[in-house]
Amino acid sequence: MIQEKLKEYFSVVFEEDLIQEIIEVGTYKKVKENELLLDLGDKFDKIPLMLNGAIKISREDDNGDEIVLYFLERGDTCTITFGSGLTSSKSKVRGVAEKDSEVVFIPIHKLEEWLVKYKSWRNFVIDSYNIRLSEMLEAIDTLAFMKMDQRLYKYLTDKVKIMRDSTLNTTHQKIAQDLNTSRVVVSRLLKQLENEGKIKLHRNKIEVLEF
DNA sequence: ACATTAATTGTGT
DNA sequence: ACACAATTAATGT
Repeated sequence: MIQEKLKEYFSVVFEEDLIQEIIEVGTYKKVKENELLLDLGDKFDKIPLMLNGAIKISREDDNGDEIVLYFLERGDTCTITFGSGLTSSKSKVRGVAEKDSEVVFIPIHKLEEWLVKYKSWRNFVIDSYNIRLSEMLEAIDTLAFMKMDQRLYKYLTDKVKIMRDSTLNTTHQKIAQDLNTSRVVVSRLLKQLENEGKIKLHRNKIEVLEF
């Protein structure tokens, strides 16, 4: 079962031997929506490899204000954890399942081993590091240069892509938390977007019409 | 089916 | 940002 899924998603990137090893040492886990996978200050001895679903990676400041950095999707791995994993320091981010997901955890000591052993693994890690970096830059740009209305719209469209569903089940309050703003602001801006015909509002639900 | 209550959303200041 | 009004969903009777 795990084997099939691993092959389905990774056989293009990884050689057969590596997939075999992953099957041997990795632990498969089903994660429920909203489950906390990784909290601030956690240290890890495992690295997650996403089979499907989505994980929200966010950051928190001293006041407990949270802000979303990016999402992990199928085939992604959390490369931030690499840095802190190898030096065995603490996590500076939080990871929460955005929807039901399936993940394979790999023990950290295997990662170094594979780094020299498998070319495909090396490429995978480097690639994913690059992707993560550019997502971070995008997140910075969004925070620094975009107005809240643009940020909100980007948040919605991003989420639609990740969820693969044009109707989002969420509340204004939750969005406000993710964007680190107040609910009232979100409500007003959402109303504005609705008037522009870009979205349709319901209770606990938002239909995104243009994306 | 109805009333009560809680949660979510809308609006004015 | 705050307060309050309006609307909707959830629950019990």
